[in-house]
Amino acid sequence: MREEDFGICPYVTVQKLLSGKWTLIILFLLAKKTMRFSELQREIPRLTQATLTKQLRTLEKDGLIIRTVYNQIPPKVEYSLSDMGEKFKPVIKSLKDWGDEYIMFSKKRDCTKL
Amino acid sequence: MREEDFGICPYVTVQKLLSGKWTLIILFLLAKKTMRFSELQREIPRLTQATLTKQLRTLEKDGLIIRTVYNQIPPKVEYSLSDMGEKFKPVIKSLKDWGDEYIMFSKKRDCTKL
DNA sequence: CTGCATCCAATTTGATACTG
DNA sequence: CAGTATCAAATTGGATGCAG
Repeated sequence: MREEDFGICPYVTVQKLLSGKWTLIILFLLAKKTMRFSELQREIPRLTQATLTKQLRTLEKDGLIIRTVYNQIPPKVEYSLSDMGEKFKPVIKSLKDWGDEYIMFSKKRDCTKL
Repeated sequence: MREEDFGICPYVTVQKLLSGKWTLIILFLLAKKTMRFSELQREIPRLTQATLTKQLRTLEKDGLIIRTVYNQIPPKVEYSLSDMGEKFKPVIKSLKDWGDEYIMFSKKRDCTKL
């Protein structure tokens, strides 16, 4: 891998896109259905408002999700996957399958859990 | 998603395992072939020795790679994928495919590059 | 309901020098 | 060759308070 490859290396790109601590979970939830801000908050209780907002802005800027604002009182905002986000669905699936395998594998290794 | 799900959620698990800035590239390189420390360094010139060491230690601790030490002078250490690392190969493939699509997509969006 | 601004803490990475 | 140790820099996430 040469210096000039970094701008076009898919692994570097993916690493940057998915680097957020909650990125994967947010994409996974939105892959199931379009959700409002408050729904996402309820689904991920350990994530604060401020942080959720930041991560959603990043995902929007990166073109992975769509933010739809309904001009009404009280405000309503919906988040959904963009086209690129939709194309991410198979990746989510393979990540989940591997993650599940890893969890089983870890439990086998970690005898304190048996 | 409830509080107690976090310990067994595959997405949280995967996020933690892949959170290192160079993790994906290292796994990708080792998926192609077993490599020595210095080879990895050459392949990723922007990564310093100290950081490479840390990331390799983390990957080893997480059970994704195997570190083999040859007791000789000068020292020789080889890194290769573990069984779990081998199982990660299809994920690497799907991440790469999506990353490549994303790069093409971005170039279409970013008119300054045309 | 949604979310911004600010400040702070924690974590991660990088630079540099040194070693068996 | 393959590290370790130390310190600085950068990035990130979290807490809190305020607002349209």
